Amino acid sequence: MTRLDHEEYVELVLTCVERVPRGRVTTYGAIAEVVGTVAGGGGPRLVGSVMAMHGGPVPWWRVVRADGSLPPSHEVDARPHYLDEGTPLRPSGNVDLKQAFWRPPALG
DNA sequence: AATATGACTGTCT
DNA sequence: AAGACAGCCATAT
Repeated sequence: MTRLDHEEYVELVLTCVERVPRGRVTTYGAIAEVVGTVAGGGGPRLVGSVMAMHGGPVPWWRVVRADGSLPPSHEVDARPHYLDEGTPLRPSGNVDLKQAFWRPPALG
C-alpha cells in the first residue's frame, strides 16, 4: 500500500464521505471496512490519517467516531453543519448514531 | 531497521 | 460513566 494505491485509497475514502447523505453520518470504522474490502486492508487509523490530510475539501463532519463524536476542535466546527442539515443529535452534543448512522455502500 | 504517532475501536477495570 | 490497555495499519523521524 503506497504510492498510487495510497491515492486510490484516498479517493475511495473521500468518495464514501461525499456519498454520505445530508443529515446522516458514518464512522471511520465503517469506511475502513468498505474501503478495506476493495483496497485489501487498512483500518480506522488510516481513514483518520486520510481525512486529516485530504479531508479538507469533503464534508468531513459527516464522519464521526464510533461513539458519535468528533475531535473537540472539529466538533465545534461541525455543530453548525449538523444544525443546518438537521442531523439527529443527542443531549450530550454528539451525533445520535442510532438514527444518523449511515452505512457506506460497498464500492467496486 | 526501530520507535513514535495518529481526525480509531473494542474490552476490561 | 470514565479511564487504562491493547490491537490495528501507514507515515514520519
